[in-house]
Amino acid sequence: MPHAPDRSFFARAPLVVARGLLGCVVSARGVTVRLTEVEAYAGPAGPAGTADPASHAYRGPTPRSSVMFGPPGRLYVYLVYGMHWCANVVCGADGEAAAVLLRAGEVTTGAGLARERRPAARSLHDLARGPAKLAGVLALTGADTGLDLCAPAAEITVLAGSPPATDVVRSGPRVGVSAAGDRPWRFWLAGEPTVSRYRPAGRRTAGPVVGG
DNA sequence: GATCAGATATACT
DNA sequence: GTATATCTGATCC
Repeated sequence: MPHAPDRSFFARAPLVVARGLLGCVVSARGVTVRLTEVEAYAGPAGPAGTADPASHAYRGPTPRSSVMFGPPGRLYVYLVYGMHWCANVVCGADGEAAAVLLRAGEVTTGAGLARERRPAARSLHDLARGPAKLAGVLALTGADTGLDLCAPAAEITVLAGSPPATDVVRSGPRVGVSAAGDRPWRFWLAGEPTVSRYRPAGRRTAGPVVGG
């Protein structure tokens, strides 16, 4: 049984942290989720050409992304498409600005509460099948950005679960990422019904009305 | 399954 | 001022 993720766990490279998070459980506000799908985002530093253009940290710190440039083990929750919250955990060295997006998981406890938070879910497996759904069942919002998961009495915690067998860990391109979409930095557990359906970055808007 | 509408913070010009 | 966004839910096959 591996020890629970602590500061040194999150201080490692995003790809390592991402793989290590599979099978871990996240508990927040009465709901516990076992992670089945995550994605890694690299920081802007590194050899030329290796920076991650898909990361919010790519162009350096901004008011939104500044927490990524701080110490690892903290939450970065941001609003996407004007309506959905997505939760990341800052990882890598202090200042490296890498992160891991929590994409999907299986609700293991607090399913009733999770259903209240996500009435649109059509099955138990759908409760946290997707990054905004996962953030939803855990009731995470931008107000939780900066929260330290490694604090002694953290309101939100990450603990090691039963580690997945290595042969069920899969990797592939990230979802909804147009830049560097070819990097196989998405990790998931094969056979888990809670893993979100892969959808390449594609049409984002309907565009303006043409003609008339 | 495939396609489309949705609502706003954020970052860039 | 304008374009974009680490997506979801509803609807139509």
